[in-house]
Amino acid sequence: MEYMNTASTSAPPSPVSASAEEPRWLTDDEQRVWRAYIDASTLLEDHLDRQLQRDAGMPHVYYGLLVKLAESPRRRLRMTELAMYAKITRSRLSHAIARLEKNGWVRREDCPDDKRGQFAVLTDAGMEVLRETAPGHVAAVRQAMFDRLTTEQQKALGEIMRIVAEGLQPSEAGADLPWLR
Amino acid sequence: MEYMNTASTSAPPSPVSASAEEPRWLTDDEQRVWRAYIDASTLLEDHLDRQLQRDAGMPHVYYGLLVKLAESPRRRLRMTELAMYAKITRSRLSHAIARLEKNGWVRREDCPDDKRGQFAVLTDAGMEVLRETAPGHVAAVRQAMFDRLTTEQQKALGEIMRIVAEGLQPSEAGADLPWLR
DNA sequence: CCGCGGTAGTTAAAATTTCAAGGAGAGCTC
DNA sequence: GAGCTCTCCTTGAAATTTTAACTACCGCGG
Repeated sequence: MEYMNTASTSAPPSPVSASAEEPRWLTDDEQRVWRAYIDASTLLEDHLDRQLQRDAGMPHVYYGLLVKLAESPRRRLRMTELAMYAKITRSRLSHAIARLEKNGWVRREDCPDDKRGQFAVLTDAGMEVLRETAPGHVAAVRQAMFDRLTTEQQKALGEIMRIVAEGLQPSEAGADLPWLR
Repeated sequence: MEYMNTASTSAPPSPVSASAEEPRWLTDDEQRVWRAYIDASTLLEDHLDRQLQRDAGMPHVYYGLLVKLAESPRRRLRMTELAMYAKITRSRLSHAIARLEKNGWVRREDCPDDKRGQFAVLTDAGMEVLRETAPGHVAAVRQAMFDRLTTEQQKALGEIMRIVAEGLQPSEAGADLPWLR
Protein backbone atom coordinates (compact mmCIF):
# COMPACT_ATOMS: atom_id res chain seq x y z
CA MET A 1 0.00 0.00 0.00
CA GLU A 2 1.26 3.41 -0.95
CA TYR A 3 1.58 6.47 1.20
CA MET A 4 -1.69 8.25 1.54
CA ASN A 5 -3.05 6.06 -1.20
CA THR A 6 -5.36 3.80 0.70
CA ALA A 7 -8.05 3.46 -1.94
CA SER A 8 -7.54 1.23 -4.92
CA THR A 9 -11.01 1.66 -6.34
CA SER A 10 -11.66 1.76 -10.04
CA ALA A 11 -12.43 4.77 -12.20
CA PRO A 12 -14.42 7.61 -10.67
CA PRO A 13 -18.01 8.24 -11.82
CA SER A 14 -17.26 11.26 -13.96
CA PRO A 15 -14.91 14.22 -13.90
CA VAL A 16 -17.21 17.08 -13.03
CA SER A 17 -16.39 18.78 -9.77
CA ALA A 18 -12.78 18.85 -8.70
CA SER A 19 -13.36 17.68 -5.16
CA ALA A 20 -15.18 14.39 -5.64
CA GLU A 21 -12.93 12.92 -8.29
CA GLU A 22 -10.23 10.32 -7.93
CA PRO A 23 -7.49 12.30 -6.25
CA ARG A 24 -4.09 12.73 -7.84
CA TRP A 25 -2.08 10.44 -5.60
CA LEU A 26 1.59 11.07 -5.15
CA THR A 27 3.80 9.27 -7.61
CA ASP A 28 6.48 6.98 -6.23
CA ASP A 29 9.07 9.68 -6.74
CA GLU A 30 6.93 12.25 -5.02
CA GLN A 31 6.32 9.90 -2.14
CA ARG A 32 10.01 9.40 -1.67
CA VAL A 33 10.61 13.12 -1.66
CA TRP A 34 7.80 13.71 0.78
CA ARG A 35 8.98 11.02 3.16
CA ALA A 36 12.52 12.26 3.01
CA TYR A 37 11.25 15.71 3.85
CA ILE A 38 9.12 14.52 6.75
CA ASP A 39 11.88 12.34 8.14
CA ALA A 40 14.55 14.99 7.89
CA SER A 41 12.44 17.80 9.30
CA THR A 42 11.28 15.62 12.18
CA LEU A 43 14.79 14.49 13.01
CA LEU A 44 16.23 17.95 12.63
CA GLU A 45 13.71 19.72 14.81
CA ASP A 46 14.09 17.02 17.41
CA HIS A 47 17.85 17.28 17.26
CA LEU A 48 17.90 21.03 17.69
CA ASP A 49 15.33 20.91 20.46
CA ARG A 50 17.52 18.53 22.41
CA GLN A 51 20.69 20.45 21.71
CA LEU A 52 19.19 23.70 22.92
CA GLN A 53 17.31 22.18 25.80
CA ARG A 54 20.58 20.75 26.99
CA ASP A 55 22.83 23.74 26.36
CA ALA A 56 20.47 26.67 26.74
CA GLY A 57 17.61 25.30 28.80
CA MET A 58 14.94 26.04 26.24
CA PRO A 59 13.38 24.53 23.12
CA HIS A 60 14.26 25.69 19.64
CA VAL A 61 11.21 27.92 19.22
CA TYR A 62 12.00 29.84 22.38
CA TYR A 63 15.57 30.32 21.28
CA GLY A 64 14.28 31.70 18.01
CA LEU A 65 12.19 34.23 19.89
CA LEU A 66 15.23 35.51 21.76
CA VAL A 67 17.14 35.79 18.50
CA LYS A 68 14.40 37.82 16.85
CA LEU A 69 14.31 40.15 19.82
CA ALA A 70 18.09 40.49 19.77
CA GLU A 71 17.94 41.55 16.13
CA SER A 72 15.25 44.14 16.70
CA PRO A 73 15.76 47.82 17.43
CA ARG A 74 16.00 48.37 21.16
CA ARG A 75 15.79 44.59 21.52
CA ARG A 76 12.02 44.73 21.62
CA LEU A 77 9.04 43.75 19.53
CA ARG A 78 5.29 43.97 19.84
CA MET A 79 3.78 40.62 20.73
CA THR A 80 1.79 40.30 17.54
CA GLU A 81 4.77 41.25 15.44
CA LEU A 82 6.98 38.72 17.15
CA ALA A 83 4.34 36.06 16.71
CA MET A 84 4.20 36.77 12.99
CA TYR A 85 7.95 36.70 12.55
CA ALA A 86 8.17 33.43 14.45
CA LYS A 87 5.18 31.95 12.63
CA ILE A 88 3.37 30.99 15.79
CA THR A 89 0.01 31.92 17.26
CA ARG A 90 -0.32 34.76 19.69
CA SER A 91 -1.58 32.37 22.31
CA ARG A 92 1.48 30.22 22.00
CA LEU A 93 3.64 33.30 22.19
CA SER A 94 1.91 34.52 25.34
CA HIS A 95 2.72 31.27 27.11
CA ALA A 96 6.25 31.21 25.75
CA ILE A 97 7.02 34.76 26.83
CA ALA A 98 5.59 34.03 30.25
CA ARG A 99 8.07 31.21 30.57
CA LEU A 100 11.00 33.25 29.28
CA GLU A 101 10.02 36.00 31.66
CA LYS A 102 10.29 33.56 34.56
CA ASN A 103 13.81 32.80 33.40
CA GLY A 104 14.57 36.49 33.45
CA TRP A 105 15.49 36.49 29.77
CA VAL A 106 12.60 38.60 28.59
CA ARG A 107 10.62 41.39 30.16
CA ARG A 108 7.23 42.78 29.20
CA GLU A 109 6.64 46.47 28.71
CA ASP A 110 3.47 48.40 28.08
CA CYS A 111 3.11 50.16 24.77
CA PRO A 112 2.62 53.89 25.30
CA ASP A 113 0.72 54.43 22.06
CA ASP A 114 -1.71 51.57 22.36
CA LYS A 115 -2.87 50.55 25.78
CA ARG A 116 -3.70 47.07 24.53
CA GLY A 117 -0.16 46.59 23.30
CA GLN A 118 2.76 44.86 24.93
CA PHE A 119 6.40 44.81 24.08
CA ALA A 120 8.55 41.78 24.66
CA VAL A 121 12.00 43.03 25.58
CA LEU A 122 15.18 40.99 25.66
CA THR A 123 16.94 41.51 28.98
CA ASP A 124 20.68 41.61 29.52
CA ALA A 125 20.45 38.14 31.00
CA GLY A 126 18.66 36.99 27.86
CA MET A 127 21.34 38.59 25.72
CA GLU A 128 23.96 36.81 27.75
CA VAL A 129 22.32 33.42 27.29
CA LEU A 130 22.36 33.99 23.55
CA ARG A 131 26.00 34.97 23.60
CA GLU A 132 26.91 31.85 25.49
CA THR A 133 24.85 29.38 23.51
CA ALA A 134 24.92 30.77 19.99
CA PRO A 135 28.23 29.16 19.03
CA GLY A 136 27.04 25.72 20.02
CA HIS A 137 23.82 26.18 18.17
CA VAL A 138 25.44 27.36 14.97
CA ALA A 139 27.75 24.39 15.17
CA ALA A 140 24.78 22.06 15.51
CA VAL A 141 23.05 23.63 12.53
CA ARG A 142 26.20 23.44 10.44
CA GLN A 143 26.84 19.86 11.35
CA ALA A 144 23.28 18.80 10.68
CA MET A 145 22.75 20.70 7.47
CA PHE A 146 25.25 23.06 5.89
CA ASP A 147 28.34 20.93 6.22
CA ARG A 148 26.58 18.17 4.35
CA LEU A 149 25.31 20.16 1.39
CA THR A 150 27.02 21.64 -1.63
CA THR A 151 26.67 25.33 -2.31
CA GLU A 152 24.25 24.54 -5.11
CA GLN A 153 22.14 22.42 -2.83
CA GLN A 154 22.05 25.15 -0.22
CA LYS A 155 20.94 27.62 -2.81
CA ALA A 156 18.29 25.28 -4.16
CA LEU A 157 17.02 24.56 -0.67
CA GLY A 158 16.69 28.24 0.07
CA GLU A 159 14.74 28.86 -3.08
CA ILE A 160 12.47 25.88 -2.50
CA MET A 161 11.71 26.77 1.07
CA ARG A 162 11.04 30.36 0.17
CA ILE A 163 8.46 29.21 -2.33
CA VAL A 164 6.78 26.87 0.13
CA ALA A 165 6.74 29.46 2.89
CA GLU A 166 5.27 32.05 0.57
CA GLY A 167 2.44 29.74 -0.33
CA LEU A 168 1.53 29.19 3.30
CA GLN A 169 2.00 32.71 4.56
CA PRO A 170 -1.32 33.62 6.23
CA SER A 171 -1.49 36.44 3.74
CA GLU A 172 2.05 37.73 3.22
CA ALA A 173 3.04 41.35 3.32
CA GLY A 174 -0.02 43.50 3.11
CA ALA A 175 -1.89 41.24 5.47
CA ASP A 176 -3.46 44.39 6.73
CA LEU A 177 -4.41 45.42 3.25
CA PRO A 178 -6.72 42.59 2.25
CA TRP A 179 -8.37 44.71 -0.43
CA LEU A 180 -5.14 44.56 -2.41
CA ARG A 181 -5.18 40.80 -2.89
CA MET B 1 22.70 41.81 14.63
CA GLU B 2 22.86 38.63 12.66
CA TYR B 3 21.07 35.39 13.32
CA MET B 4 22.82 33.39 15.98
CA ASN B 5 25.68 35.79 15.80
CA THR B 6 25.32 37.64 19.03
CA ALA B 7 28.99 38.16 19.74
CA SER B 8 30.97 40.76 17.88
CA THR B 9 34.14 40.31 19.85
CA SER B 10 37.52 40.61 18.22
CA ALA B 11 39.89 37.81 17.30
CA PRO B 12 39.95 34.76 19.55
CA PRO B 13 42.99 34.12 21.78
CA SER B 14 44.50 31.38 19.69
CA PRO B 15 43.31 28.51 17.53
CA VAL B 16 44.05 25.52 19.72
CA SER B 17 40.99 23.54 20.65
CA ALA B 18 38.11 23.52 18.23
CA SER B 19 35.46 24.31 20.81
CA ALA B 20 36.75 27.54 22.29
CA GLU B 21 37.56 29.33 19.05
CA GLU B 22 35.53 31.96 17.31
CA PRO B 23 32.73 29.92 15.80
CA ARG B 24 32.08 29.86 12.07
CA TRP B 25 28.95 31.98 11.99
CA LEU B 26 26.48 31.53 9.20
CA THR B 27 27.09 33.73 6.19
CA ASP B 28 24.28 35.99 5.07
CA ASP B 29 23.36 33.53 2.37
CA GLU B 30 23.35 30.66 4.80
CA GLN B 31 21.24 32.61 7.22
CA ARG B 32 18.68 33.29 4.53
CA VAL B 33 18.55 29.62 3.64
CA TRP B 34 18.22 28.60 7.26
CA ARG B 35 15.46 31.06 7.97
CA ALA B 36 13.59 30.07 4.86
CA TYR B 37 13.83 26.47 5.97
CA ILE B 38 12.65 27.18 9.50
CA ASP B 39 9.80 29.36 8.29
CA ALA B 40 8.62 26.90 5.70
CA SER B 41 8.83 23.83 7.90
CA THR B 42 7.05 25.60 10.73
CA LEU B 43 4.28 26.85 8.48
CA LEU B 44 3.95 23.54 6.70
CA GLU B 45 3.73 21.40 9.80
CA ASP B 46 1.24 23.80 11.27
CA HIS B 47 -0.80 23.79 8.10
CA LEU B 48 -0.94 20.01 7.89
CA ASP B 49 -1.72 19.68 11.57
CA ARG B 50 -4.70 21.95 11.18
CA GLN B 51 -5.85 20.31 7.98
CA LEU B 52 -5.78 16.86 9.51
CA GLN B 53 -7.13 17.93 12.86
CA ARG B 54 -10.07 19.42 11.06
CA ASP B 55 -10.68 16.65 8.52
CA ALA B 56 -9.44 13.56 10.33
CA GLY B 57 -9.55 14.51 13.98
CA MET B 58 -5.87 13.92 14.60
CA PRO B 59 -2.53 15.68 14.26
CA HIS B 60 -0.15 14.96 11.42
CA VAL B 61 2.11 12.62 13.40
CA TYR B 62 -0.80 10.42 14.36
CA TYR B 63 -1.94 10.27 10.78
CA GLY B 64 1.54 9.20 9.80
CA LEU B 65 1.37 6.36 12.30
CA LEU B 66 -1.84 5.05 10.76
CA VAL B 67 -0.27 5.26 7.31
CA LYS B 68 2.78 3.27 8.38
CA LEU B 69 0.56 0.61 9.89
CA ALA B 70 -1.57 0.50 6.75
CA GLU B 71 1.54 -0.16 4.69
CA SER B 72 2.79 -2.94 6.91
CA PRO B 73 2.12 -6.65 6.51
CA ARG B 74 -1.05 -7.60 8.39
CA ARG B 75 -1.43 -3.88 9.16
CA ARG B 76 0.68 -4.24 12.27
CA LEU B 77 4.06 -3.22 13.61
CA ARG B 78 5.96 -3.68 16.81
CA MET B 79 5.92 -0.55 18.93
CA THR B 80 9.64 0.00 18.76
CA GLU B 81 9.70 -0.55 15.04
CA LEU B 82 6.86 1.90 14.48
CA ALA B 83 8.60 4.44 16.66
CA MET B 84 11.75 4.14 14.58
CA TYR B 85 9.94 4.48 11.28
CA ALA B 86 8.07 7.51 12.54
CA LYS B 87 11.19 9.02 14.11
CA ILE B 88 9.60 9.52 17.48
CA THR B 89 10.40 8.24 20.95
CA ARG B 90 8.79 5.12 22.31
CA SER B 91 7.24 7.16 25.07
CA ARG B 92 5.59 9.49 22.64
CA LEU B 93 4.38 6.53 20.66
CA SER B 94 2.88 4.91 23.73
CA HIS B 95 0.77 7.99 24.39
CA ALA B 96 -0.15 8.35 20.75
CA ILE B 97 -1.25 4.76 20.39
CA ALA B 98 -3.26 5.03 23.58
CA ARG B 99 -5.11 7.94 22.07
CA LEU B 100 -5.64 6.22 18.72
CA GLU B 101 -6.87 3.16 20.58
CA LYS B 102 -9.53 5.26 22.28
CA ASN B 103 -10.66 6.35 18.83
CA GLY B 104 -10.92 2.73 17.82
CA TRP B 105 -8.45 3.23 14.98
CA VAL B 106 -5.69 1.10 16.43
CA ARG B 107 -5.67 -1.97 18.63
CA ARG B 108 -2.84 -3.43 20.70
CA GLU B 109 -1.91 -7.07 20.48
CA ASP B 110 0.55 -9.08 22.49
CA CYS B 111 3.56 -10.47 20.70
CA PRO B 112 3.61 -14.25 20.96
CA ASP B 113 7.38 -14.57 20.62
CA ASP B 114 8.38 -11.90 23.10
CA LYS B 115 6.19 -11.36 26.11
CA ARG B 116 7.50 -7.82 26.47
CA GLY B 117 6.43 -7.02 22.95
CA GLN B 118 3.32 -5.29 21.69
CA PHE B 119 1.92 -4.92 18.21
CA ALA B 120 0.05 -1.85 17.15
CA VAL B 121 -2.63 -3.00 14.73
CA LEU B 122 -4.65 -0.81 12.41
CA THR B 123 -8.35 -1.60 12.81
CA ASP B 124 -10.96 -1.55 10.07
CA ALA B 125 -12.22 1.70 11.48
CA GLY B 126 -8.70 3.10 11.27
CA MET B 127 -8.41 1.90 7.70
CA GLU B 128 -11.68 3.59 6.92
CA VAL B 129 -10.56 6.90 8.38
CA LEU B 130 -7.51 6.77 6.14
CA ARG B 131 -9.61 5.98 3.11
CA GLU B 132 -11.85 8.93 3.80
CA THR B 133 -9.21 11.47 4.61
CA ALA B 134 -6.29 10.51 2.39
CA PRO B 135 -7.54 12.41 -0.67
CA GLY B 136 -7.85 15.64 1.26
CA HIS B 137 -4.45 15.20 2.77
CA VAL B 138 -2.73 14.49 -0.53
CA ALA B 139 -4.41 17.55 -1.95
CA ALA B 140 -3.09 19.64 0.92
CA VAL B 141 0.43 18.33 0.46
CA ARG B 142 0.29 18.95 -3.28
CA GLN B 143 -1.03 22.42 -2.87
CA ALA B 144 1.51 23.33 -0.24
CA MET B 145 4.54 21.79 -1.86
CA PHE B 146 4.50 19.77 -5.08
CA ASP B 147 2.31 22.04 -7.15
CA ARG B 148 4.70 24.88 -6.47
CA LEU B 149 7.95 23.17 -7.35
CA THR B 150 9.50 22.16 -10.62
CA THR B 151 10.48 18.53 -11.18
CA GLU B 152 14.11 19.51 -10.72
CA GLN B 153 13.36 21.21 -7.46
CA GLN B 154 11.46 18.21 -6.19
CA LYS B 155 14.34 15.99 -7.08
CA ALA B 156 16.83 18.30 -5.41
CA LEU B 157 14.70 18.54 -2.31
CA GLY B 158 14.50 14.78 -2.04
CA GLU B 159 18.23 14.43 -2.32
CA ILE B 160 18.90 17.19 0.19
CA MET B 161 16.49 15.86 2.74
CA ARG B 162 17.82 12.35 2.37
CA ILE B 163 21.29 13.62 3.17
CA VAL B 164 20.13 15.57 6.19
CA ALA B 165 18.05 12.68 7.51
CA GLU B 166 20.94 10.30 7.10
CA GLY B 167 23.19 12.51 9.14
CA LEU B 168 20.74 12.58 12.00
CA GLN B 169 19.65 8.98 11.94
CA PRO B 170 20.29 7.69 15.49
CA SER B 171 22.58 5.14 13.94
CA GLU B 172 21.04 4.12 10.64
CA ALA B 173 20.62 0.55 9.45
CA GLY B 174 22.74 -1.74 11.52
CA ALA B 175 21.80 0.07 14.69
CA ASP B 176 21.65 -3.34 16.26
CA LEU B 177 25.05 -4.22 14.88
CA PRO B 178 27.21 -1.57 16.51
CA TRP B 179 30.36 -3.63 15.99
CA LEU B 180 30.02 -3.02 12.26
CA ARG B 181 30.41 0.70 12.47
C1' DC C 1 19.03 -22.32 38.06
C1' DC C 2 20.90 -17.59 39.42
C1' DG C 3 22.31 -13.19 38.63
C1' DC C 4 23.01 -9.37 35.57
C1' DG C 5 22.88 -6.24 32.14
C1' DG C 6 20.07 -4.90 28.31
C1' DT C 7 15.53 -4.45 25.75
C1' DA C 8 10.31 -3.43 25.19
C1' DG C 9 7.05 -0.76 26.58
C1' DT C 10 4.52 1.97 30.00
C1' DT C 11 3.59 5.69 33.16
C1' DA C 12 3.48 9.81 36.21
C1' DA C 13 4.62 14.40 36.25
C1' DA C 14 6.20 18.55 34.17
C1' DA C 15 6.47 21.39 30.11
C1' DT C 16 4.57 22.93 25.97
C1' DT C 17 0.97 23.65 22.59
C1' DT C 18 -3.76 24.00 21.13
C1' DC C 19 -8.41 25.45 21.54
C1' DA C 20 -12.02 28.26 22.85
C1' DA C 21 -13.23 32.29 25.43
C1' DG C 22 -12.81 36.53 27.32
C1' DG C 23 -11.31 41.46 28.86
C1' DA C 24 -9.94 45.71 27.46
C1' DG C 25 -9.00 49.25 24.32
C1' DA C 26 -9.07 51.21 19.51
C1' DG C 27 -11.58 53.17 15.86
C1' DC C 28 -15.49 54.08 13.23
C1' DT C 29 -20.34 55.53 12.46
C1' DC C 30 -24.41 57.73 13.19
C1' DG D 1 -20.82 59.55 22.86
C1' DA D 2 -23.19 55.24 22.49
C1' DG D 3 -22.97 51.29 19.94
C1' DC D 4 -20.52 48.17 17.05
C1' DT D 5 -16.75 45.84 15.27
C1' DC D 6 -12.24 44.69 15.28
C1' DT D 7 -7.54 44.17 17.26
C1' DC D 8 -4.20 42.97 21.05
C1' DC D 9 -3.20 40.00 24.22
C1' DT D 10 -4.22 36.83 27.95
C1' DT D 11 -6.16 32.84 30.21
C1' DG D 12 -7.95 28.21 31.65
C1' DA D 13 -8.56 23.74 30.24
C1' DA D 14 -7.62 19.98 27.24
C1' DA D 15 -4.34 17.65 24.33
C1' DT D 16 0.21 16.43 23.25
C1' DT D 17 5.14 15.90 24.16
C1' DT D 18 9.14 15.43 27.12
C1' DT D 19 11.67 13.59 30.88
C1' DA D 20 12.78 10.41 34.10
C1' DA D 21 11.74 6.55 36.34
C1' DC D 22 9.78 1.90 36.51
C1' DT D 23 7.99 -3.06 35.47
C1' DA D 24 8.45 -7.10 33.03
C1' DC D 25 11.03 -9.92 30.30
C1' DC D 26 14.93 -11.65 27.35
C1' DG D 27 19.44 -13.64 27.01
C1' DC D 28 23.81 -14.59 28.44
C1' DG D 29 27.40 -16.38 31.54
C1' DG D 30 28.29 -18.81 35.13
